Amino acid sequence: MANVNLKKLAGELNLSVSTVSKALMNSHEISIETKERVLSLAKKLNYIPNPYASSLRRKTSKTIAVVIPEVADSFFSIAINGIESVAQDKGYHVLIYLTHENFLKEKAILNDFQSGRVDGVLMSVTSETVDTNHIHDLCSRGFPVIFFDRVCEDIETAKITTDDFESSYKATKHLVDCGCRKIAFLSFSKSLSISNKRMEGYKQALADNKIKTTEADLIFCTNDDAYNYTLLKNIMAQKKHPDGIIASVEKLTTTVYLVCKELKRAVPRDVKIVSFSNLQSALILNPALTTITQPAFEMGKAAATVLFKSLEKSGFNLKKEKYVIPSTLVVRDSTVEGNKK
Amino acid sequence: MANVNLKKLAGELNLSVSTVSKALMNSHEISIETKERVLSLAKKLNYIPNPYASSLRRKTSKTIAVVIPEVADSFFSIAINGIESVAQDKGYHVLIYLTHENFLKEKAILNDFQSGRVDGVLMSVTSETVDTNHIHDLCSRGFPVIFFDRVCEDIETAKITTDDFESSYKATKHLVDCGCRKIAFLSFSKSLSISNKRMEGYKQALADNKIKTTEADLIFCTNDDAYNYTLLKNIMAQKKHPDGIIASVEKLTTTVYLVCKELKRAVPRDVKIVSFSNLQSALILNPALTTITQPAFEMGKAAATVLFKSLEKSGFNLKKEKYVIPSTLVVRDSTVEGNKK
DNA sequence: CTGAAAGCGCTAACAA
DNA sequence: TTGTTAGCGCTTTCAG
Repeated sequence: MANVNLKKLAGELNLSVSTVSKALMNSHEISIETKERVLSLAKKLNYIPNPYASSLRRKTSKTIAVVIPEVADSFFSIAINGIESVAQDKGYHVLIYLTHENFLKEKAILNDFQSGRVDGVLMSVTSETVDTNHIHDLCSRGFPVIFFDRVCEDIETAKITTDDFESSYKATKHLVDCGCRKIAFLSFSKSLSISNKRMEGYKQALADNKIKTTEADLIFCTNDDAYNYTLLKNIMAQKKHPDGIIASVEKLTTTVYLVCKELKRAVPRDVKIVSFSNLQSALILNPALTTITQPAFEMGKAAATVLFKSLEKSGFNLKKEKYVIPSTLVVRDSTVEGNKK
Repeated sequence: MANVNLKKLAGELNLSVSTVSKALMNSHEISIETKERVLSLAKKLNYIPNPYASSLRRKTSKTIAVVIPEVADSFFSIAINGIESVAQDKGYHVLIYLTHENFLKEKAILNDFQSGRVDGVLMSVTSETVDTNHIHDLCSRGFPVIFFDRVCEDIETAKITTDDFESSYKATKHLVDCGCRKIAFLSFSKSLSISNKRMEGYKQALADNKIKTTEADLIFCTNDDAYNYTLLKNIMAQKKHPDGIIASVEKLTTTVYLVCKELKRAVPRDVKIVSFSNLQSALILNPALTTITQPAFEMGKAAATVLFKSLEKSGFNLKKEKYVIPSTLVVRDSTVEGNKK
């Protein structure tokens, strides 16, 4: 592909390859005039360095990896924007890998990083990830791993999260304040730390308000929309159905709404709904959805920023880098009828 | 990073580097036993080849690039899933680049591809792209460029699109059939071929139904939501406001809904709305949104598939690869009151 | 069937 | 200030 290389430039200029190389790196060893000659010819011939030769030599790739479960979810989409914006700024390239919530895929992907393909990774683990050896391996080799959103508690490294416990507490409290006394919590995974924190926030809020929690109010959904639909329908069809629902995962919102519609459960009168969601369309839903909005862009940006810091300073200690960026409860019609905004 | 390399393996096995290399590539030149010895040691030591050394030598990178305007849009998110699924299958890596609708960024990104960093690119151009020299340059060097969704008409290469003209025609016809006589068309760009095709479909449908088009019914929005909001508000505030709206871009939907809400224009009674959108939440909007749903996943998959075909067969002619995957009009409440589903 | 050697394009000691 | 040289780790002739 690339036709013009250092050798060619050197030939045309009657200089050595190394001189040209140094000139292009703006080394102080090289005279101004030589630099100018080199630069101008390089521009004229549209010289573009071969990144692989350079990576091979330098042992760094100017490339980072983003490993996430899915991208068809507004959180990760927005997070990617945050990541990419700082990567582009720093002149880094971004490889993207989707695990589709598959642990083995995650493992294979991370394993490949031992090759030196990337200088670091930003990741959100799959919902299946309990064994964390594959991540531990990387970390122990000094390879920078930054978790964002879905972290592994047992691995000591940089973590960018949102205040999952607190925001879930706040959401639950909000439902209680709105008069709910039987609040269901929709979850997706029993192992994900993020799910558990949200669940804990929910439980704590109920406890603090002297509301009894039943195990039956914890509803575990799956990746299968049809299954979730039936599950929720059965629950909402009961006489004593929940009067409040917290969907701890964005994609469950649609199902909840559809079930309520089918069963003619009026929202917010019969049941009030809050969702962890970054959907821009939340406010034009029927009814407008009360959300806990995560700082997706900021989290992506923060994760990338931490990574680049550690890449720039060799002694940088990732273990101390913990950022908790708060989510926002945005109250809309799905919990408070005729709510402004 | 990578500590164990060919040399190390060769040393341990008392073989030459080249023999080990061939064994790992499963060359027929190597005896079965040697292959087994090599393979087993490689596995034992967790040998992972250095991709950059290999790329440098082979002049291919097993990496492709995806260049798109944005990712916080359901179309591109889903398309990425399609692309990634086939790339992972083929053992390729995916670099992602966002142009943010910025032509100069697009140009810089593509220019870098002359370095051999990637073996091919799947792209959707920015809305600013009129000068196409940067793309032409790549193509003329035999570098595989595949367009999807937002294509450049003047460049002869593989193109994966949806039936923009026809689906827009269908949508417009649908509005006419619902009784609309003054239909506004919301567009985003005057230069994008995809926008123009959609606009042509709209115009043709109106013409075929003997409805006069006014230039005033073509509404050009921008990236600035606040601007779009005021623009639409002014239009919808008029006595003779449109009784039908086609949003040719997903992100305009929210604005349209909000304006109608604020002005108390009842949907679909006062005004009917259709949107080009892949939002999963369309059916729980207020009211449920009639959409033209693009085959985002399929388009991404098709684009990647074509690229890999051309990468696998050297004589493959990209110019002949044109795929048009149809979109679907899904009628919901925003055009037909009390519509099922 | 195996090995020696050259070289992909670049960087970085070290010399001059 | 510039040039010489030796690799980075891998693939690929070409010899043995």
